[in-house]
Amino acid sequence: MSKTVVTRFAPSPTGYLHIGGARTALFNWLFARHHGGEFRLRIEDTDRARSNPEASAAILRAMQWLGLGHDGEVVSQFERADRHAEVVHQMLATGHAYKCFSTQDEIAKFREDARASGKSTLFQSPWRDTAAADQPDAPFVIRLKAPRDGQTVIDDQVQGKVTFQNNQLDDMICLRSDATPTYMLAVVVDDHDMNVTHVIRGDDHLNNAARQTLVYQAMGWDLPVWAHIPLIHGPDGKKLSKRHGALGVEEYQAMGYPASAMRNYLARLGWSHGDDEFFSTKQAIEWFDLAGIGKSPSRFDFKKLDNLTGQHIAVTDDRELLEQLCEFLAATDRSDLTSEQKELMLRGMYCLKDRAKSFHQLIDKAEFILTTRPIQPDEKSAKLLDGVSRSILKQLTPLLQDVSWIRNALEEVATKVAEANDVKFGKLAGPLRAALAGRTACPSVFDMMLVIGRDETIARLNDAIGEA
RNA sequence: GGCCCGUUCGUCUAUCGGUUAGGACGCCAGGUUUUCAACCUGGAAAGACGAGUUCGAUUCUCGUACGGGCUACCA
Repeated sequence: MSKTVVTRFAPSPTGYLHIGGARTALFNWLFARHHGGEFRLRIEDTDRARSNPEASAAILRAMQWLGLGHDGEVVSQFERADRHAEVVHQMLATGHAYKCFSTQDEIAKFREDARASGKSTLFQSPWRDTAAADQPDAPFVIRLKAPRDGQTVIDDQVQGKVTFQNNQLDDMICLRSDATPTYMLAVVVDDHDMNVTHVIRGDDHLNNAARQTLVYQAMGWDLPVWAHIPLIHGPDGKKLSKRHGALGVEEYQAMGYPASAMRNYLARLGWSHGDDEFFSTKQAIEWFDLAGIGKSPSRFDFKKLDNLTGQHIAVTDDRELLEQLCEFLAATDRSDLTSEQKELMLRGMYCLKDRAKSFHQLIDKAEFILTTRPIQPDEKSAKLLDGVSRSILKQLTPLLQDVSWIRNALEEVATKVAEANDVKFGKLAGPLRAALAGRTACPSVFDMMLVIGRDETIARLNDAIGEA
């Protein structure tokens, strides 16, 4: 009988959730869901100076938008400080840790000298083997008493077996001189206590995994399965950092990308399932595995996200899409649609959704629905409404009164009018578009007529004809 | 500096010793067209470099170059 799979996402609340963190969260979520396990969320807020509650809230909001629901309570690492200290004292008692009285200044000076003379900057505390009786009455930190020889092997699901010589690993600090636990120690205790079975995180933690392994061993705890995924780089190949083009997840939401497309794109960034590019979240859950994760870092590409977004919008159910659109409007502080507008949007969704690569574009295409008479044509459209075309529209308008309001019939009438004036239909479509939408980017003229209905169509045409 | 990781078309990637190195986005050309799109057809485009192992290397090993990460009483 195998244990239930438990994964976790453990962001530090020092800023918004950026795209790399979002992908890490997604992978953990996907893996847990695939195995019917649990996906836990832990806020790593042990650094009080840099943590702030707004950041936690923003991360939670971003996760919710992405649809990455977590199981159980959100764990605050800071609140578990007592348990962390308890573990450290246990290690102290069993001889796996010791008190170190070296001051930060001493250590800094040591490193400075070591670097200057080209020697290893690895600090080896002189207090490692000092008997309790010989210890001074001074501030101290508690360090892990790590083995000095032998090696530590990380059996990583993505990176393979990675070997570290133990003499390259320092005696990491577990408890600071103010008696607060360090992150390095806290992760291990928390992951163990939360029964985390699989640690999927950025490969910037690969080195840490070795040192953390030493803590697991000191405590006699089972090791989790490691999977260190490569980082996402910026368009220029450099590390994606907050001051370097890394956008918060909420900004992608504001740019009008639907969460389903984000999940698809992010999953595809660094993970693959054969040649599959466009897939649903359900399929991603079905397919996700650690073996499909690549070893090299990848770059973020908006063009591909746009393309995927277009496909997701096109296949989303009309009602669901309208709901997402309204959420988008709310998230970007725009006024909600009226119920009449929603009604019309629903009616017109079929001709709007297969040509939009963001919610912004969707709204743009829907301008003919959202606007009200009299239509103010933009410059390009206004030019199309010259005397000649107005006279053609004048002939068309009365005919619309009695024609049956279906596409074929409308096309027939329009074609007839065009022929009577000895012009191609294209010549008529421009002015018609100008009268109905006031702009060039919009759906087919017949689709627009069908969506807004006979009365509104005729009214808009009369407006256009009447204008001087 | 030390330790660790990586390197297939511009980008995301497939390939798990034998392929004309495949797909997707983007790009270019043509077609369709009722604007913007969408759509259809075609095209250009890649194994960083050098050795070794092998009948045969993109694939395995080593070296070099380049890129990245870690090297805190940060996470």
